[in-house]
Amino acid sequence: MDTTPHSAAAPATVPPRSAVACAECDLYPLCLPRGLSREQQAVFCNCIRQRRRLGRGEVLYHAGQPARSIYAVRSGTLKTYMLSAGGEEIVEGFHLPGELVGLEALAQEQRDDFAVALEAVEYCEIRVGEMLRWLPKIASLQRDLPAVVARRLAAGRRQASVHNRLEARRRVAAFIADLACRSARGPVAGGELKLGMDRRDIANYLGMTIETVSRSLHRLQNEGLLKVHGKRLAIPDHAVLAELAGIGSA
Amino acid sequence: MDTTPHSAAAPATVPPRSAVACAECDLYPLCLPRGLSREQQAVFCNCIRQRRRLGRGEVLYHAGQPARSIYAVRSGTLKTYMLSAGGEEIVEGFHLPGELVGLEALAQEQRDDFAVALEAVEYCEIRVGEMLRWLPKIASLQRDLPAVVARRLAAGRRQASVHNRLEARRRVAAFIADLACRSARGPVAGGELKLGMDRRDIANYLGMTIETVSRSLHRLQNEGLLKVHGKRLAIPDHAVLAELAGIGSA
DNA sequence: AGGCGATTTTGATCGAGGTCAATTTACATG
DNA sequence: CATGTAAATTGACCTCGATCAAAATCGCCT
Repeated sequence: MDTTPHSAAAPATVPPRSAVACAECDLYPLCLPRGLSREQQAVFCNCIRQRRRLGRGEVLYHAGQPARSIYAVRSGTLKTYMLSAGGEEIVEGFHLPGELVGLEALAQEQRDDFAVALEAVEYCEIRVGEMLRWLPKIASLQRDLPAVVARRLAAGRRQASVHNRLEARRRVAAFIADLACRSARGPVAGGELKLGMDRRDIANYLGMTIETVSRSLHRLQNEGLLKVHGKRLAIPDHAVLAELAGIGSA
Repeated sequence: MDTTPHSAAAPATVPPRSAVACAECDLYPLCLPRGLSREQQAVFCNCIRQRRRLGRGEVLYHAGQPARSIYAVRSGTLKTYMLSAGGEEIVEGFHLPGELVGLEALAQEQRDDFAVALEAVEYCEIRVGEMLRWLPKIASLQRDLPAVVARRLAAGRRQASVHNRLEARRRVAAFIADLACRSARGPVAGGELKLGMDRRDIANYLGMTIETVSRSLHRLQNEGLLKVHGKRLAIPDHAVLAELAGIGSA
């Protein structure tokens, strides 16, 4: 049942199995800026707090709190959301292992959103202040930091353009396909996918109601594109699902 | 009628009136990194091509083209859009004086979207390659560059969360209010606003049809929130409009 | 195992907005 | 000034998804 890639017999200094290896993390260029001497690496690590943990439902940060860090998910799932004027949750996104959360800390003094763990989460924390202090010393970081943020920006655009103007069923399909791609480092063979979030979260993310989410999943199942058992999904053919969502080959 | 701040008696070397002063530009921290000696400024300007122009309908860049520059609008309006699988325009945004376009160049080799001028446009071009070469020399730029990108990221999030889950009329109201805030450096006294884009562009931006845009504008006019004369709008009370859009005081 | 609360599913109804179509307005051109 | 074309408005109709309500299922706790 262990789906972790190449995890056997890690040296003692390297953190144990589970979670995502640093090399596969979005944060890689930040955590381990290239061209760093061994001593530099050691010092740079001062601005990283590794292997912190959250239990299900625990908050990583909340609106109003000073925004001093960027976080990298190593295992588990985070949800970030804002509150609308009416107090409704507007889910910004779900954040899987290898992904970054809280990049706004680079631009804002205070958080304007919330981040909570949907399940047990392991993460690294990078304190922005410290990192910025190191910036003048590390040329690769100077280039990678803007690039990382810009990549999120581009991804966000694509995402947003899809979310609007897609009929509910396709929107759900796109969501599942996207999630499958991002989790477990690409679509898993069997197509097994365990959702960390409940229907309400999905609805608040996609901008529709839980009923419509449920019905959409049901329809996708009837069409043979999906097997739904609560939060446990199976994706027979990932390509077909992606194509329905318009992420296919044109 | 001259609303440009502190513009009197500029030295001969400074570009003339019209357009946005550098100090009000999003790009300010990039164009004129702080703590630069006069000579450094001169050299840094090598990566900036100033005061370029586009006529109405001309393209700044298009998908597939190498992404080597970031652009700052100085006057006029740019539209950026992607093409959906079906060949439909998906408008990402409208870009007014003082705003940046094409930040994705920091992360991607190629453009995946299009940028065209909706009217005569004056802009500056920053060649990313050159800028990155200067990065190690300019500490302030090292900090400002990620911050600028992150600010856009945060703004995009807020935007997206509003765009979904708002009824058509409010969505249009939000669009107009936003545009009014951004243009002419904040809501102008009389509330006069000249739209650079046509109804189709607005529809493709907001994810609805031109008919619904038209009807929404009409309704907003009936309710006294707007005066519509083609592309010429008048906003009697900007606060009321913003409140309807949910950007009000809670 | 049993039972309770929360989540999810399913059903019935209604309305906002999409679609199709016709009309009017704006604008460029001879 | 007339005219032709594209943009914008207006109207009629219909569909998809929201809403309200009820039933079923899951997960958790003792």
